[in-house]
Amino acid sequence: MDTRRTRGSGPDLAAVARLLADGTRAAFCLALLDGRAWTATELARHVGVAPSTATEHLHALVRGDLLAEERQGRHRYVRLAGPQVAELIEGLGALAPGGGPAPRTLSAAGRRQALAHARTCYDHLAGTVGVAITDAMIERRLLDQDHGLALTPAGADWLAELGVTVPSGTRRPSVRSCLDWTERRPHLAGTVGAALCRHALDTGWVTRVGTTRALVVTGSGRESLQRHLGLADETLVGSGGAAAA
Amino acid sequence: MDTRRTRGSGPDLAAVARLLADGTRAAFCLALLDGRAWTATELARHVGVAPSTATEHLHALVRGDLLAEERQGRHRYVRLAGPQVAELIEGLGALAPGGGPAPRTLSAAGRRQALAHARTCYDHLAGTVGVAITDAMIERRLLDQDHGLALTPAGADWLAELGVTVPSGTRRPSVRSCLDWTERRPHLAGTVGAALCRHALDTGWVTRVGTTRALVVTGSGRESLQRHLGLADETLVGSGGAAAA
DNA sequence: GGGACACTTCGGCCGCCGCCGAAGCGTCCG
DNA sequence: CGGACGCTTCGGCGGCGGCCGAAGTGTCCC
Repeated sequence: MDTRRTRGSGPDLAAVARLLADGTRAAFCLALLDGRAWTATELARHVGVAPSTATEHLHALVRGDLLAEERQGRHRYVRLAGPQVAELIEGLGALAPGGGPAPRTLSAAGRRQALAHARTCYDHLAGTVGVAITDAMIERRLLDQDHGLALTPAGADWLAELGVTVPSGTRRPSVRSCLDWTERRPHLAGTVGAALCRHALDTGWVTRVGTTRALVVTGSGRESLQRHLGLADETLVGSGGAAAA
Repeated sequence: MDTRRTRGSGPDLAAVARLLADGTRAAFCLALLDGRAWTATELARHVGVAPSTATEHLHALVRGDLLAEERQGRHRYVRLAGPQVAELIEGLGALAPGGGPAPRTLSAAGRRQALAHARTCYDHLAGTVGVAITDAMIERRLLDQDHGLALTPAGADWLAELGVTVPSGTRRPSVRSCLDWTERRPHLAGTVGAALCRHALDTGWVTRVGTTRALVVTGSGRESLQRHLGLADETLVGSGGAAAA
């Protein structure tokens, strides 16, 4: 744990990594991957630590620019500081062990199943459904993956027809592949993935389950995804009941 | 430091992050970002710890799949386990504080200057020269950045003319933007960046400085980069002498 | 075979950091 | 205005983990 001596040149990797090196802080970040703002107590209860402990951790994460905070009355809302942070966390998750099976408790298993089916991953869609959408887009030549993922001209047209507008001129990649830690397969991220997710929520293709990151595909969503991408109903319907909040 | 209780679902972010959360291990990884294999003692001397300490750290990093090792005789060579790891480290570096100025010692300043001018960043080119190449490619419409970076058809032709072959069909993005921690600006990474870097080394456009990641542009390199990309001589010649190994 | 050298294992020391509970603000609401 | 509630600060405890040096193992080379 040596930060005293600054080791020559270069950025202080360890400082950032140390923020994520704690189970509690990592759990906070994982929860915040849903892209929304949580209050301090919500997070504390979510991971099972005392409020005082949560406060300290959140302080550290905010100081380290991983989280942004916003104070409203007696609440303190925190969210991920930006897409860069979300990508970092996903990148870490992709290399991490234990993304695989083996949940401990029954309720954890249910939660896991709901998440595995469909969820938001920061600002885009993930889980079985997210991967299925990505696969279908590739199959229909809306996306191209000769090396790396890219939007084809047909894909751009398709998005326009849906009425999905993708912000342009940003630094952020339009199409990025994000490794799914339940499916262990890549799904669509980047500005296109974000725009598509927003569209899906706005038009009611999917809705959130309680306060979690989990999503369910609505009736109209099933119909639309069937029509636009030819997705089968089986993949769109979660195999279990919705789980505890 | 709580790994006992597995916090619900999801990958164990903290396990990976903890590997990079130590100054010594982080320094190892930063050094290995040159994409080459180092021996254990080289690394130990590089960051100033006892060999026994280095051994333990390397063990942890290998066990955690961040490094790959290869044993040759009485040497143990380690290198980054893959591009994913390199990207993770770069991503961490981009968010880290202190990537900016303020070197402590004189020799560190010289080393820093050499690195700032031109260096390898895992398997592609970085530093002033790397950024200049990227900028020139964008200006000449070989790369397009309406949102995110992409190779244009003209860019593909240009590479073919140079005799640069880019491996296809990999998962890795062909073009990726990598944030430069000296320039604080993006430069070309991904399979195209790697292929171009390999070409530059193979054809002698650039050569390594001693055993560091630093590079110098050779005479023929200057001539080629001038002809193919219109780069000015000033940007290609380092402003300081080559520094200590 | 013997000596140099790269690496490893082990034991012991020390400091950091995460945890909690108690107590202290500030905000909201009746 | 008082009580509930969200958040914060502080002190104290405990354990993890990084550091080193000394001693051991394997490899190379003379």
